[in-house]
Amino acid sequence: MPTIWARLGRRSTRVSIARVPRTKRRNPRKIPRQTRSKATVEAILEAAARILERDGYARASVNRIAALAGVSVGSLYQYFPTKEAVVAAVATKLGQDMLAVFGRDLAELAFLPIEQGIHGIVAKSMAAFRVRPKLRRVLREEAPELHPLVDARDFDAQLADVLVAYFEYGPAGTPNRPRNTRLAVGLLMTAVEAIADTFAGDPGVDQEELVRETAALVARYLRAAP
Amino acid sequence: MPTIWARLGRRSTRVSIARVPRTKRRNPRKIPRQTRSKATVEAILEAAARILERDGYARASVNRIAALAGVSVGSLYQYFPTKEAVVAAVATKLGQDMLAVFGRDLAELAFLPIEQGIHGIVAKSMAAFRVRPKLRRVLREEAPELHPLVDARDFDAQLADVLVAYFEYGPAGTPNRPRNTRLAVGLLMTAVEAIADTFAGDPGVDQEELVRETAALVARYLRAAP
Amino acid sequence: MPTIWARLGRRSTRVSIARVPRTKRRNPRKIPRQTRSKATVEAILEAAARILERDGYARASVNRIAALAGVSVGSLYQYFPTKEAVVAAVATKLGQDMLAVFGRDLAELAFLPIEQGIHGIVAKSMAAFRVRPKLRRVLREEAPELHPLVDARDFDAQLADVLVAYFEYGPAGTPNRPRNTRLAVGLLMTAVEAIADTFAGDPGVDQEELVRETAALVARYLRAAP
Amino acid sequence: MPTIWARLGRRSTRVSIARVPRTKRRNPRKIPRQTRSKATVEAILEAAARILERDGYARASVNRIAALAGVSVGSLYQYFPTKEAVVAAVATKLGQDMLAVFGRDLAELAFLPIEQGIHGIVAKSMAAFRVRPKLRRVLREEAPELHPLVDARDFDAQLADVLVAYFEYGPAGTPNRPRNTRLAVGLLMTAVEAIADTFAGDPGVDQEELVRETAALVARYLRAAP
DNA sequence: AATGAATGAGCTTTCATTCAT
DNA sequence: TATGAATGAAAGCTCATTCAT
Repeated sequence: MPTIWARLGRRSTRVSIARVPRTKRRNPRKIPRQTRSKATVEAILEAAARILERDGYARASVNRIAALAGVSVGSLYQYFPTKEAVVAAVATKLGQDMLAVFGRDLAELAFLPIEQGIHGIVAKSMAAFRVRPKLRRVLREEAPELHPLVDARDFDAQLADVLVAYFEYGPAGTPNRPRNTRLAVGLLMTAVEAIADTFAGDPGVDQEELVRETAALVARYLRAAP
Repeated sequence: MPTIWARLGRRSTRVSIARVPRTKRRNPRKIPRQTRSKATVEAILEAAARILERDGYARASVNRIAALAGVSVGSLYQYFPTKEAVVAAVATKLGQDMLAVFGRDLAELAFLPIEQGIHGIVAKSMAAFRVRPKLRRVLREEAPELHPLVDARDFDAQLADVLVAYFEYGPAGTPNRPRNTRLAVGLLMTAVEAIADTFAGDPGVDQEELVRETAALVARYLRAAP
Repeated sequence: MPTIWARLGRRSTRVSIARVPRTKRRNPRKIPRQTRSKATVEAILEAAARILERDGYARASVNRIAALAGVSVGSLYQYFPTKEAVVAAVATKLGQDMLAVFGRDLAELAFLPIEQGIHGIVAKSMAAFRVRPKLRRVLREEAPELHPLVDARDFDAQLADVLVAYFEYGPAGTPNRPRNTRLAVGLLMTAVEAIADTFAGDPGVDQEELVRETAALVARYLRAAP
Repeated sequence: MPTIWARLGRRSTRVSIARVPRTKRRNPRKIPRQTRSKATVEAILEAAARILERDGYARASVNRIAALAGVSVGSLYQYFPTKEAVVAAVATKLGQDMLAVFGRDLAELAFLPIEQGIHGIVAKSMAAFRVRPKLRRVLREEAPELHPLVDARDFDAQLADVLVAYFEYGPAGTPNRPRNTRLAVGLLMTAVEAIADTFAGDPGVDQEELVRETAALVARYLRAAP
């Protein structure tokens, strides 16, 4: 499942294992503690994000990133050991930003009837996918192995939990539990992510209707689950 | 809908219309007639495909492609004016291969009841997406503009027609027509492509069950459409 | 004196000595005797001339020349051992063409009064320099050592003879002989060539006036020579 | 009048006006402030000049220039965006050097009688043309479009003004004004440049006599002008 | 700590020349 | 003889990375 959303979820289902760098170091050389350092790092990440959006991975040069960030290459290399590390950090930050959007008030959904809960989750997904979509596309393409991403609890697991809870302890009228929960959740997440990726933010599409129909796709599948 | 699947569809419709190149030539410099030439071209395409799969677009160098193909760079450039053109040819070939798989006995589905028809289309999609999935992923990301393909009628539209026919003239028990047909078809195609892209060929997934559940996703959405 | 005109003249003052090629052969591999061969060679030379005019020396490729001539590279290399040899042959031909224009009815000038003789020579020079000026410029730049040029009698010598004859045996009113004949002739030839090169064929310049004034430049210099 | 001399003239007039680059950048990427940078740039320019002299434009490769300068290609490209830009800088520097020679004590000539003034200008021209003649020849041929130089008033025009002043307000014995001043000045400048180009510095030619005769050519043409 | 000049391997592309057919 | 596919050195240019200042 090579999409960002899926990765956001999947990856950390188990404990986040420290990655042994294969060829190149991928972790920041130093963790910036001082304020100035922090500002520098943030400037670099923002510059890198913009250049990635504008030029794509291949044409995003470290020198240009440094220049746009207003620092020298040397400084950049004091915080990031390689270009790859910069991109990885950008990806991590994007993941966090998306999660922040997705997770805001997520808990409230847990107490809604299933239909509304589904609608809420789909709506939040769409919202998360409206965060820097160009950047996400570039990262997905070019840097597929760069995703240590999130340390947060696995999204798959979270969502699965929610669904399982619905299936098992939900009120009357809760849909039937799918036979193969894992597959069902996988299908739905993949589908919703792809739909969000393709249509979220598309000005030619009524966004309310998009959410409604996508939620319908999910709900109907679950309701009939046998 | 800029997905591979959709593109595949468009492609299939009719005669390829001659395109005037915009900036760079994207068509083979010379059409190889002789046996030796043909073999060279095929070797180049296969080598390019493998290197793209292995290294991704940005890291796939023309010299390495030529070397793996067992020819000199010069030869490569006798058949393809740019690196882009090589990749475009690889993409075209992949599209043809996928279409060949997808289109085999497709017509037979037209006379089946809708449920079985949906099942058949989903099954064929999965089969098509099992053709060089890594290559497809690389091409989708890096080379979305490499698909000048066709101006002919859309696969979307074609499929929509089929569905509409089903909705309106189908036998009793035919699902209701969705309100916004275009959006519905878009959602379904996107979802199915993503699911196929993610799970087709995954040894950890029961492929029969995958097809069954995906078809269910589609069918249930349509059945309850109104 | 690196200009074409001067070279046309100078070079062959003494017997035309067979040049020993330094690094590369520069003489045709075979002298074409048969009609078809002759036609092929001519086609190649004309194609080369056009491509040189259009693209300059550096961008004039042997393959393009052969293509425009309607022959294969292989054939081209049967008549010319190197690209340089082709260009040399083009230069030779251009020299001959210019000489043909220059030399037409040249003898008639010998019996005119000096003023009219000078005018005639200047006029003929201008005419010669209107032959493929773009080609001449390209050749002068790029191929300065390529000029075996003409086998004809030295133009310097010819002109010097004429002038000397005027000075020594001319009618009354003939200008005085310059002290340093060799330098004087050199100055005049250089000046006239440069003027012709710069202004001949320039639509912004009245060509009759150009000839008149240039002839005046020459005549006045000679008249006051002592 | 696209000769070097004329261009030199235009150049000299005034302040260099900032140009918007058309297709390719032709100005140094960064103005070197530090000593090391300056030395690098100078080394590159000198190396480029020598290689241009030795090999001509087409055969002068950027890598060879860098190697001879003792720097890496990368360094070269830090100061010059293209090969063209390097050559343009070489040309500019040559122009400055020639102007420095030409302009030294030029003003003093203004108060001399015309004959001596002409002699002085011719002498200075010859001197200027003795600066790197081979380099100049290469640049004239290959790089005529490398001279965006200045839009300021023309050297032609300046010289014409001087001559006109002489003709109209000069002392008794001043030569007559030519009918077509512009053409006359054009002829003379072209002639003098070509003569200087051909004979200046030639060890087989008495340089004093050369200047004397060239000045005579000019003076006699002007004196008899009407 | 910060700078940015310097490096050089590597990229895409061209083209004179050869030689099997 | 004629062909044109194949060759591969060499070109202009980029960019991740280092290190003297």
